[in-house]
Amino acid sequence: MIANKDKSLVKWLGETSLFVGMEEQHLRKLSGIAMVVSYKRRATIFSEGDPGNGFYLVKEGKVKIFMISPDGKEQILHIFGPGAPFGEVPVFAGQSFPAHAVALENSRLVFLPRDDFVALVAANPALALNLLAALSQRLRQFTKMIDALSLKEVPGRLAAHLLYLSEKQAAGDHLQLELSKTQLASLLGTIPETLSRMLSKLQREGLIVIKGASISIVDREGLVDLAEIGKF
Amino acid sequence: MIANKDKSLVKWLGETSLFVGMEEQHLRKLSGIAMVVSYKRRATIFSEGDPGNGFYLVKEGKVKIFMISPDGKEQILHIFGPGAPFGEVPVFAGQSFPAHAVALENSRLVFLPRDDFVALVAANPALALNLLAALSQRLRQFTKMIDALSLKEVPGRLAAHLLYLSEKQAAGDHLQLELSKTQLASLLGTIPETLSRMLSKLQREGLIVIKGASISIVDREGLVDLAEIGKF
DNA sequence: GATTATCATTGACTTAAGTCAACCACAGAA
DNA sequence: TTCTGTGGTTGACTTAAGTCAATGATAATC
Repeated sequence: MIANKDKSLVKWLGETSLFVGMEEQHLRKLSGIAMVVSYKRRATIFSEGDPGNGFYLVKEGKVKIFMISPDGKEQILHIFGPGAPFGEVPVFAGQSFPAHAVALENSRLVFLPRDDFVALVAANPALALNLLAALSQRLRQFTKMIDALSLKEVPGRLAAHLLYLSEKQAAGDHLQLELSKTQLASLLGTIPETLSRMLSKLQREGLIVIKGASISIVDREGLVDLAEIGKF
Repeated sequence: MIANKDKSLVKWLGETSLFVGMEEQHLRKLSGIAMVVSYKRRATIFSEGDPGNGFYLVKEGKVKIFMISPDGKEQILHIFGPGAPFGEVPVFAGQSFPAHAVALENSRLVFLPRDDFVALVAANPALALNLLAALSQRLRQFTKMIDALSLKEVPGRLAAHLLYLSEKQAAGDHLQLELSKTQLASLLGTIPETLSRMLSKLQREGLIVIKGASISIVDREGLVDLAEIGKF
């Protein structure tokens, strides 16, 4: 870990959704307690049960947050890219990290140590409200995930994910899967074999056309129905 | 809705985990914006998609937060009793409620309107930190729920729930299911038939003894194993 | 006290999705 | 180049858990 107090970090932090609109003076203080750390692809950032002495922001790269069962099946909770904060739960709720974090690509992260950060939050209502908004947003996302896992079948979850990617990428009816299919299966709460079969099925049913990691939506309405109803 | 500014409400709010330790002056302000509202058993408090103009605290009674699929299957997210806050997500993240809330018993709730409350949070760092802790705790709980739904089978989830009740009720190896079995099935992400079969199975395997809603733990170690491994 | 509902249990059956295994395509290393 | 590892696909099979239906047991209402 290398402390980094240069001006560019202050600027970058101020553009982050968590810290947007904060006063220069507070941003400099924040920058003063921040450490920039690097992780190679596949490196573990923290594991479930580790004590949480601070949290992270993705500066460059991509990070996955996941749980794993005793027999090795993985469930991805989040994929975080530049600007996203993660690992905040133990900062505010105490106790240890509830899940694992590894770098999916070579990544640079900003680490914010707990105690200094909490003091900053206490002194800065706008920051507190931004954090409350971020955690609430996360809760909303988890609610959707529980809904999907419990009440929708794999094709429904897949359809919802394709629509989500389509909206995010805003490239009409064309979209790119942003993860390997193995990782996507883990994000959707299934296994690669099942994902492969369901992608084929959506294509066979005339909803999409698949070219590797590129997908074209052919019948958007059909996908929306599938995502809402949750099954064929 | 009836505004209620009496002293007892101030006192009650001050004993709530969210507002514990707040200055009298702020508690009185809080009390000033609070409304006490009553809901009969089975009454809807809000529905998914409703705009969230504030949030609630359970004063008396019991509330369930749940989602429902188009064909009527229900997934319970939380059961909240006295002192617990709920419905905060739209207050901080904007948008509408992500799930439904109904009263499980005749209940009295404290409603806190959004705008006044946000102003109070902004002026009160200790309150902000309490809220951050509450939301983080909620995230931790959702993480466990996703883990259970995705990586554990029904017997494992049931075992974990029985151990949770046993710890909460602190009555040795004896515990009471606090919900009807239909509701418990919905909380565990399954259906009553399956829950019934799995309870029988745990009894047949010598892990528990069932007498209606009373359960005695016979083989605690076996239950712990089952809860951790997630399946037989 | 009789009559509806609601809840719980059990059996027979179906089905979504997981397991296991084989195979292919491709990329990076030796 | 050839090897080795990783990721993806497909087929045959198994299985956990859901569906449907019948029956009992309470509990709530008239």
